[in-house]
Amino acid sequence: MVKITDVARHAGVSPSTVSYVLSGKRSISEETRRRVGESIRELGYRPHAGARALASNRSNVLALVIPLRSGIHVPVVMQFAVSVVTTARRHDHDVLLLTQEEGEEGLRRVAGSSLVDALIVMDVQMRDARIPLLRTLDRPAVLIGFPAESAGLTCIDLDFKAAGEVCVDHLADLGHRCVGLIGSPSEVYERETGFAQRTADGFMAAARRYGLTSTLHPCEATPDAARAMVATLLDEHPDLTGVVVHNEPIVAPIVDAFRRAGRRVPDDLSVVAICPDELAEHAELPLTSVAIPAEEVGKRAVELLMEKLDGHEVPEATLLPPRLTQRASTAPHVNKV
Amino acid sequence: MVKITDVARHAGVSPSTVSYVLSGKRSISEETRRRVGESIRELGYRPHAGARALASNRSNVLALVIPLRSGIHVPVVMQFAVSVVTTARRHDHDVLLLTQEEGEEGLRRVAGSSLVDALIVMDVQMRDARIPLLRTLDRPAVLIGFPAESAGLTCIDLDFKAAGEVCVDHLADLGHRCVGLIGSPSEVYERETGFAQRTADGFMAAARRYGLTSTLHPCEATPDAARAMVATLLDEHPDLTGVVVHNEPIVAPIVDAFRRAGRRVPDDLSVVAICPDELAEHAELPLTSVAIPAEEVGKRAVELLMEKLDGHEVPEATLLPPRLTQRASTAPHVNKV
DNA sequence: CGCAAGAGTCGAAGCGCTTCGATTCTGCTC
DNA sequence: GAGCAGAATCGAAGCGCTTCGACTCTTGCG
Repeated sequence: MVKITDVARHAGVSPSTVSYVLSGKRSISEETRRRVGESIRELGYRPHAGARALASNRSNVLALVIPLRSGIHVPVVMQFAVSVVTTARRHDHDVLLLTQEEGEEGLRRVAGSSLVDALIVMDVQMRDARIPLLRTLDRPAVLIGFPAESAGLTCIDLDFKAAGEVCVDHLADLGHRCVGLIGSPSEVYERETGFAQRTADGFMAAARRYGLTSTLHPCEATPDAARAMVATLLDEHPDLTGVVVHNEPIVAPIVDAFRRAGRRVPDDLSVVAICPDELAEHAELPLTSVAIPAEEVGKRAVELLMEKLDGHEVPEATLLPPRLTQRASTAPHVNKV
Repeated sequence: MVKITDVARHAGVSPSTVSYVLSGKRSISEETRRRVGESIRELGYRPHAGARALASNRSNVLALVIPLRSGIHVPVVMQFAVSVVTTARRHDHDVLLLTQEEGEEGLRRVAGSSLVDALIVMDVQMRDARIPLLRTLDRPAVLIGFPAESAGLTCIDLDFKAAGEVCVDHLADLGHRCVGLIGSPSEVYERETGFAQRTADGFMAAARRYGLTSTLHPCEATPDAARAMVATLLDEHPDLTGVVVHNEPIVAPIVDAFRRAGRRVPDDLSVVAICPDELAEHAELPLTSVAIPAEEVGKRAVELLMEKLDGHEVPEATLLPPRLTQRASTAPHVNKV
């Protein structure tokens, strides 16, 4: 193994000079920088990560905790993880993957052993057992999602409340007067995962503001449940003409079920989805949708963490504004004769 | 920060004794072990990962390289990654996440800097640029998938050739005489990702053995492409009664398209999918399928790596036998009058 | 012309752990 | 009772790096 002393000897300087060339923490003459750089390349030198971590008290590794549970959409998690890794690399950091399953002890372990410098925690719940722990850790963290008590923590997410509102804005603009939200499985609400509740809040508030008739239904993420939900909905609200779907896996089945029930989309019924853009774009009928900006969230989360690691202050809450893209699943409401 | 000397002082022993208690590499009296254990708990001691890595030349971290490209099914990758993390933890290791994108330089970096002890590389292609590199690294690796030249490497995967055969066995047993394989997008074949080709080989070989009429079609992973494919297939092979689908995202669209084309499944046409079990189980019509054992592959990959890290010999090739589960999408072929 | 400030470099200490003898003590064997 | 094996423990070296203080030269300035 090539070590820093080998490089130093080869370049005719001291080890500390090599270190300073690498870190840029002290000024080095152009000439020395060049010679050292050449030696590094020639010898194929790579600093030993452990030694570096020990001496500098920085591992240059971030922990990413991903959720495993039902009711969350896997491709979104993946997209997010990839974005985190990519952005972290751009800041010269690597990413250690932890699963939700490891729980609090996992966080304690990687932080306590100085394996990681900072943490990103996904799928935060309203009363998340990890929150008090994170407050005690000496390492910065960024949460994806907002717990009930977020003061003192750094959180980021799509502004789901605004997303719910934007959907209603759009439907109301188109003249719809009776709208429904088909949401996540009820277990997601029960464990109080904030985002589902917040979407619903925004949806209801906006509907009230416009004076619309509105209805709210959790739904399991299976085609069968989707079909049943559509039947119930049409039965209970015969004059329903606008639907918001916030449940990725069943977006397509829902649309399909409405059609089979004799509702043309968008002629008789408008549908807005809250889901990743690709899903909306590649559906059989391209869907008007509010995007889940997984990539943006991942990138911003890492950037926030880097700021904190640099000792800078960052905003406690970052809410990304929703972006609604109109496609072929929504149309103006025309009163039947 | 609590360090080993603190624990040693607290327990009234030397630091080396604490170390040996932790590693078990030398015998320690019951009494000492107990006292040290208590001090560790009381002080909340966690060994510093970097210091440990430096002194022991082991980081207890594995690298996992995940693919990003089109044509691979995200949930399978995720399932696999989770299985790797879970199994690694069981062996007291953590997992560093790398993306394909980082390429060879990424592997070189994490191995060269001793950030990781070993590597798991997913989505290996027939002539993969990373193979020669892996051979030169001083760290053990396990590949998911088989490159063209696998001698000297440790590879593991589902036995896709056998999977292709098993599907044909099943259809032939049911009396089908004309069968088709709907495969991955042609780009997957073009970049010579082994698994697609091997499934096709197994399929064709078995069909030949049974004397069946057979046909082979790559297909893009979009519903539109699926529909078009079905039309082509029925046009070119009017007497087709058995289909194998090896392309996760369009399993459902394919079945749907056959139905719309007037073929009842399984009455007129039997369909076997090669896909994760959940996908097959939760389809509208539960599908007869050969499972992609992502979890098993992940677990085995880590176990192989652990063996190698312990200096043990392991088999170069591990081919997991396919498991076909009959569900509702296949039925005996009945000759029409 | 003298001195302060800054650029450029070096040496040595130290980060927290593991590991390799060395040492002591017990219990056997011949 | 000498000699030896093994159990239990300690001390010290060293893993490869960063960083701090000290040192030497230049420069610029009053």
